[in-house]
Amino acid sequence: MTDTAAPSENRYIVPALAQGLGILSLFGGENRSFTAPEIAKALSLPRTKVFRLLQTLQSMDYVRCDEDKRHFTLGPALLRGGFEYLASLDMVEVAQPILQRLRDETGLSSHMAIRDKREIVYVARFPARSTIASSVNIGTRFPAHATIMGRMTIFEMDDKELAALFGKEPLVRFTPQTPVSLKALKALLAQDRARGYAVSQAFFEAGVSAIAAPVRDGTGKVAAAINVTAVNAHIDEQAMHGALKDAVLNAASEISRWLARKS
Amino acid sequence: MTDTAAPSENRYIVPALAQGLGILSLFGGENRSFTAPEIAKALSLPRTKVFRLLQTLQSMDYVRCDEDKRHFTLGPALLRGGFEYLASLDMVEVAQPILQRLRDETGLSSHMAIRDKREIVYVARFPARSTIASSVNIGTRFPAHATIMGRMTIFEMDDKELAALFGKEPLVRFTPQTPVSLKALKALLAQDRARGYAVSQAFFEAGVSAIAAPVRDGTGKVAAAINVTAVNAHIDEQAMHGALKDAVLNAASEISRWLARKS
DNA sequence: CGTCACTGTTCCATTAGTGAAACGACAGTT
DNA sequence: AACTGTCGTTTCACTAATGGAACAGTGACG
Repeated sequence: MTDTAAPSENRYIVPALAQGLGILSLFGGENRSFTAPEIAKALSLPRTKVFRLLQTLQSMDYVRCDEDKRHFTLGPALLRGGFEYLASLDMVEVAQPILQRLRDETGLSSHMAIRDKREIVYVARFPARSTIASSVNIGTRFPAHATIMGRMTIFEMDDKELAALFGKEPLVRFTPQTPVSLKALKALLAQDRARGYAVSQAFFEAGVSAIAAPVRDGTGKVAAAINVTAVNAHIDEQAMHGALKDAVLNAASEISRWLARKS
Repeated sequence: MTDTAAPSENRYIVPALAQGLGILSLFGGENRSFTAPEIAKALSLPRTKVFRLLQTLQSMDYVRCDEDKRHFTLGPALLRGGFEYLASLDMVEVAQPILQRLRDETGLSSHMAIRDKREIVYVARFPARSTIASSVNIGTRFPAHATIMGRMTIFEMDDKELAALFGKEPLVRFTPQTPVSLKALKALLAQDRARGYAVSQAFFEAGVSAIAAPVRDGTGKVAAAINVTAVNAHIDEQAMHGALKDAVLNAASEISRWLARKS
């Protein structure tokens, strides 16, 4: 599911570090615990090295092992990095009140996400008051090509960058509308670029509509995306491209302006 | 502030991995960005190795570098680990509704924390509705010796374990009531053990009262702690050792029972 | 405008981390 | 019980990661 740790074709890579981090990124989703041999097979590393890497990770509390001494799970040291990173993101702090206002104005759930390789990660959210709270928690990851927020984070990339990101592995289909070829994705991105925002037509999840807009940092580069989401039944096409679109775009550019002021 | 990456006296440690993770744990609090030489000095590593470690971390998006190519900040890959870890904690899922009920019953903010070395980390919380929301966010870290939740997570340790944890570095004082010697801490722990819960007398933050109780996993080992907090003015000594104590203890044992059922 | 200190990057001999083989321990199978 | 497979752990020869020295590029300072 998640991207396997790609060692990447860099000249100055420290294998031990890359492999150790590779172990950590094995965990995720349903995979909550591994044995040493399982890890060795998954990463095709020698048994003995996995043993030493695990010893190192364990001694620093990045992983823990059960009483049976065989199964390893993630450890609390990971929270150090993860939350320090969230706290370091100025944009989350800046966006918080604006997202809240967007939620209150539209009555819909508002979210903010950043891109990590081929995925987007939710970093802030305000669930709609009325309906059932959106099940999207902070930290949730979705494929970038299949979500409009994802497309917002890549819609100013040139062909070379896009090829580097999506050229290797095929684009996974989630709904009939999901773009599965680089050409189809580029067509959508061109449309997004022209509009400056995007409206979801169930590219990722059927029955869920959304409007997303890009957030730019001080240099003008797209740094994140925000959106509002609703179930299809509760929203009409007119409003999406009208007042709702304006609300999202305004919120996005307001966040961008605050970010520019910071740098 | 945060514990520097302790290589620990293990026989099978992979330095490159430990040092790379050491770089990541340099970040935190006010330290949002570092240059390569700064890192080299902080960890007393050769310039050339820091360079390669950073290249590796960067290629995997654990760190990013600014446009000036000099300053490094944390990267989005860290969210992978951090949130996968939170999601892997069954106890958070189990505790959520019980903490919410505890908050509603008592009218106070309820929290849950786990221990990471000498610190506790907040992993769940329900802020009080009435008063100003508690400023303690998920991921927040406090010293274990100076908080009653911290003491709950260590109050069944024997002398050897305590010495290993707290013997090296001195205990920092936060208020006049904070235990600053191992002896003083042990006295408090003995008291905690006798009672089975703890009441804060401003050990960490002046003006804030709290009641904490331990949560045990399937094996009976203390795995976490929960508490409720309030400002002193809003609470009287009687209630703290009476009904309030019972509510917290009941919630804690309820969570423990659910955890036992899982294993 | 040269000097100096400091940076990011590269090279290369040397050492330190590595992987295959091997050990004892355990569990399942015949 | 002996056999087979797999596990965690240890050892050791040898390969690969390492750290010092050296390079070029930057900005500071007199």
